[in-house]
Amino acid sequence: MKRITIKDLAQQLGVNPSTISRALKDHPDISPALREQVKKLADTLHYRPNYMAVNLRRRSSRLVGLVIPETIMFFYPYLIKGIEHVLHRHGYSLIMLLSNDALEREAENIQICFDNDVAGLMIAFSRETKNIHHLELMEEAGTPIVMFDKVLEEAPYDSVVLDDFSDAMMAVRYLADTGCRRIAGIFGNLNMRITQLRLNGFTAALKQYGLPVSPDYIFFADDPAQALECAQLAMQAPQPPDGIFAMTDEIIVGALPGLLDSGIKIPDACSIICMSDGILPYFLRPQVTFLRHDGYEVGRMAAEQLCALIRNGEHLKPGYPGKQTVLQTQLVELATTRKRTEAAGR
Amino acid sequence: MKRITIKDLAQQLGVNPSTISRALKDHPDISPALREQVKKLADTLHYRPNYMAVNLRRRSSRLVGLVIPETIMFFYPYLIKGIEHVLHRHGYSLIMLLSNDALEREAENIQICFDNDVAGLMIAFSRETKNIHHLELMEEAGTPIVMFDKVLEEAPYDSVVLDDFSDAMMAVRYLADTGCRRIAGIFGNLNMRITQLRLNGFTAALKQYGLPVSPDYIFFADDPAQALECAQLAMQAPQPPDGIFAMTDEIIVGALPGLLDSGIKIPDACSIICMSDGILPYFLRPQVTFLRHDGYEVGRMAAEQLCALIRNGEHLKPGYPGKQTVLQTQLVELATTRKRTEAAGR
DNA sequence: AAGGATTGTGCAAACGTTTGCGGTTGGTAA
DNA sequence: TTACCAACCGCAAACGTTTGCACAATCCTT
Repeated sequence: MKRITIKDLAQQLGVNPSTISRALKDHPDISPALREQVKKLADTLHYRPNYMAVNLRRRSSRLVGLVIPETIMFFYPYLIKGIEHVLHRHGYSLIMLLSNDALEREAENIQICFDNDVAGLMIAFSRETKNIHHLELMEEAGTPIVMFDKVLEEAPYDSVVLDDFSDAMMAVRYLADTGCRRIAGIFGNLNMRITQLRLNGFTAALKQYGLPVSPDYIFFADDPAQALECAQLAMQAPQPPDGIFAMTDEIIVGALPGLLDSGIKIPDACSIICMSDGILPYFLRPQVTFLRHDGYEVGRMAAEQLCALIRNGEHLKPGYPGKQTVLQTQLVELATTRKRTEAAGR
Repeated sequence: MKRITIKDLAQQLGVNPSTISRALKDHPDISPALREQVKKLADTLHYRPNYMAVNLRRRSSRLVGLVIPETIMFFYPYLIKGIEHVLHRHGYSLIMLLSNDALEREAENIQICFDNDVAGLMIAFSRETKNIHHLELMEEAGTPIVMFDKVLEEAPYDSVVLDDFSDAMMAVRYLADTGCRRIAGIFGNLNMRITQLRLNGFTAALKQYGLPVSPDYIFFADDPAQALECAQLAMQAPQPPDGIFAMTDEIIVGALPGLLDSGIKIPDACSIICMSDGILPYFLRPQVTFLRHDGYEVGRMAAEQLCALIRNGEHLKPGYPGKQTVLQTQLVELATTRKRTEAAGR
């Protein structure tokens, strides 16, 4: 069945295609009577504008490019959902490209976005990405860009990130307020930016509370298995910690069995808090309190900002610095996590 | 900076745009010499074809629509990854639409795919979807469709699904082979198709092994909390089961703590097996053996089939019945899951 | 009643590609 | 020489929309 076009409508009503076009978008030049007539016919014939033709004229589509390194970490599925939700409300659709943490693939994906005349680009950079040369074509095209999660500080784009430094501080504060005095931290690979930020927040908070900052209480683990060892090691110390901060889902997954194996009573002998990208803590036993990094919220905000840029074109001003948004983390306190010995701190 | 077009190339070389177009796609009418010249110039000027113009002519884009109910269940992130991987290899990009398990939204999304002239459609139906009326426009457009995961049996499209019936059987067989004789099953809501299929597989296997099929050993739970109760209930029976089959991630998450609370030794006193959509079992303690539903594989296969259809147009033949693909499940046996009392069955 | 402003519509070009057809070369065979 | 054929390339229309401009008809001025 032939798709019905503006020309068809024009022919049926005996008017010019341009008139149909204008009528459909409530152009004041067209008389209200004709306008109604056109719309009614368009409706009954199920007319749908041909996006390709529109895009060709407009040099811009109703698509938004999303370039991320992964889909499978807990964070991203929520992120996608948040983005899709907002975009759909604004009449945009999402084209999803995966970079697999490879710069080359990322550049390729950006090229694809360019080729599809996306109205905007959302990107979380790959591990290999150190600069924004491969974004040049987007800039030249005047396409607004927003970064999130994995961002490049120096890039002059809008960004939505989480505050790893203060989040780690918040975690320590929670433990301290619960009465913990010897707080250990298990961190990921120190090469990662988030590790450094969280570590800094961790030690800063300890200092603020006048608690000891000892290398004996700071561990690094690249995976759950190593985290398990760290936990055991920590508990074998002459003065085992009475509070533990686990930096990520991966860490807590490994550390928790390690603690259980050590026969430590949780949370009576040792409080635990971790940072999580999703729902994993809900599934752990014993349950632990955690700071939830809400991917949905990040996606929502980032998409909202992108839509704003598309609308107002602020990013086109020369020297536009990009607007940073830092998201607050939410503390989720599950039933069995708080130490019985009541808060002594503060 | 102005985007460079075929016309620009034509002007620079003093030839007609049509010649450029042909040269670029190795049309035999164009002399090899000119062909090379054109390509070199295109390269140095970074010429990129305008997709919108191409699509307008071709009435088809290099986009594939993906319509799914959710992103956050374990299954989908892997699925997306698998799809994206294959599609990228074939030169297609993914446009992602979420239906949130709502029929209306699903129809809307299909409309969007239509409007974007997608080359193909991949869909997992919403819970509300009972028929395929809203896919009519796709059919009329001759767009190939493949369903996966949540499919409609009667729809004449290609499909990729998992075999819930035999998977459940496989699970029971595993338990029986491990020496279990009183096998209980905890299932989800009986209204769901997969519940019925898995339940049928479960009982069929029990019969096959000559094991008792008793309502006392069959439980239904809508969420983890109910699963926990079921587990406790099962273990309080005069003859508690020595093997338990948990139908889903949700079930096992609830059931496992319930079993631990009952003081049952796992796996010595009771073996456990579950079906999982992802990586959750890796995070559970004690670890359980599970049948892994590999979303990546489903996505990969589905995308591969779609690409095949796009290429060969088989779906256009009147009466094309659709090609069903049933994926085998993979048994993942983690360290601590097998009952010590060695296999007696078979 | 004539002039000007206003309102409503049509014309045609343009966006960048693709493609059927026709036309121009040069060469070969009759 | 003429006729024909192959090899190369240009012309122009088409895909469906949008939009600046021209134009006709109607209205309100004075």
